[in-house]
Amino acid sequence: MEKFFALPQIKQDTIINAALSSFGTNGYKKTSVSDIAAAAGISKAMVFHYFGTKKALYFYLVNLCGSIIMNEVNEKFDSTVTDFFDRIKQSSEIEISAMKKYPSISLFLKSIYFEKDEEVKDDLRALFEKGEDFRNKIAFQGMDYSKFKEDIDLKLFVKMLLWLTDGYMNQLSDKAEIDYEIMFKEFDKCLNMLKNNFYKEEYVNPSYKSRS
Amino acid sequence: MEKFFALPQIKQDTIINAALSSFGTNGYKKTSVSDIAAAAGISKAMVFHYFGTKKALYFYLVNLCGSIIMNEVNEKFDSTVTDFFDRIKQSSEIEISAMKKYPSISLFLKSIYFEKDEEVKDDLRALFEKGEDFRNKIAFQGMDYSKFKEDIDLKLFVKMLLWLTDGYMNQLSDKAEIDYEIMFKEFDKCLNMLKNNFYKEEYVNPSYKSRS
DNA sequence: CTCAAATCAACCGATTCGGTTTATAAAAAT
DNA sequence: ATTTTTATAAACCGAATCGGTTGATTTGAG
Repeated sequence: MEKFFALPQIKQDTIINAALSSFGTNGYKKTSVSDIAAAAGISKAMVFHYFGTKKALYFYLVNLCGSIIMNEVNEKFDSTVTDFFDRIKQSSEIEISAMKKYPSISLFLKSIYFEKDEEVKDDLRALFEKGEDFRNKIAFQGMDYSKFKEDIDLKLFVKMLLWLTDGYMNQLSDKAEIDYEIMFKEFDKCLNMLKNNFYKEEYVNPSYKSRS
Repeated sequence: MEKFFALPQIKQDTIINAALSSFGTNGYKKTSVSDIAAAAGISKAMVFHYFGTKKALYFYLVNLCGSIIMNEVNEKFDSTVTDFFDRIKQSSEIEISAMKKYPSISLFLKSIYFEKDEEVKDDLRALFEKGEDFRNKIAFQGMDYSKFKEDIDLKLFVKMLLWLTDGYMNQLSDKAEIDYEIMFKEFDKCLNMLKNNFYKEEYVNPSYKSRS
């Protein structure tokens, strides 16, 4: 794989994006090396020249995405933030900045989570276990729920936010060309709207009440 | 296709579900007739025996789903309902009852909307145009937005609900075995929670304020 | 028992698969 | 200037799979 790393970064990224998107949409088995080569604008032979086998490419991507997310979390995640919505914003920011580099990273990560092909399933499971407690760090624990209005069903609210973020991230994945800043601002406004209507009045941003 | 219709309904449904799920997850080109046959527990030859060609099967499914949704809408849609949340509940009910019959129908409909294969793309586009004004009937028009609190950004709220329902429907599609009633009740509770916090106080269900 | 319909395993030629070899042309090294 | 190396893609490999067919077997009704 030294051959691949010797490429200029921009070409590496082109190939990585092509592969992430192909594997992400069609899974391991149904993605052919020709698909990836075509999407990257190179010949199939080059893919083998760079990565040796389809499987090697696949797991290179898996590990790459793993470390990208890990770095992003280490850099942006702040466990001292206990506000529910701020924590969600953090997670969203983490995902957005990962997608700025590799737009299909979410699609790909979701796909490996559901991957069922025998040739890669077991190795994937092994990697998942390794990252399990890592994920728990950014989950909804140690969080301050006391700011919510008394009558809110918190379990239901969390479930709703899971649906919401999933739908939001889905829309990010679908679009070919996205202005991430605009999308993120919209999501941010959405979280603020929820906060302003589900938090006790003493916790909502005072400037909100005088909004248009 | 008389051969297919001569089958007992339960076997027809098994095959339809297998095909909807296969096409829905892998698209037209990447879905092989063997995939569908295996998922349906029959031999590949039978699929050809019943449908003649892969393409014929595909468009049988497209039209079937179209008429299922159309029937469901004609039966359940009530344009006199102007309450925003009640209208959403209606749409959700329509989709749920379609999924009760064919669990992968949402997945499939979504997939044909993004289908890009040359062999089927054009015929699909032609069908989409036909159903365009039909879809507008259940869209968010002629609806009563006056019950919302004055300070709510309605455009943003609608966008949020789009994300929410997308995420919700996604979860429905993922699961293998689902209790639709439970899922729907949860979504319904979620909508009520939103209503109670985004509608002016005089419009929220009085019983809500004394909830646990 | 008969006969036709239902069903599937085996098969067809064509295509595509993962992967290799070869041809070519530019770049680097001599 | 000439050799050598490197980057690249086209052409190719055997194996697998594709959409689709066929022949043989099973099944079920008369």
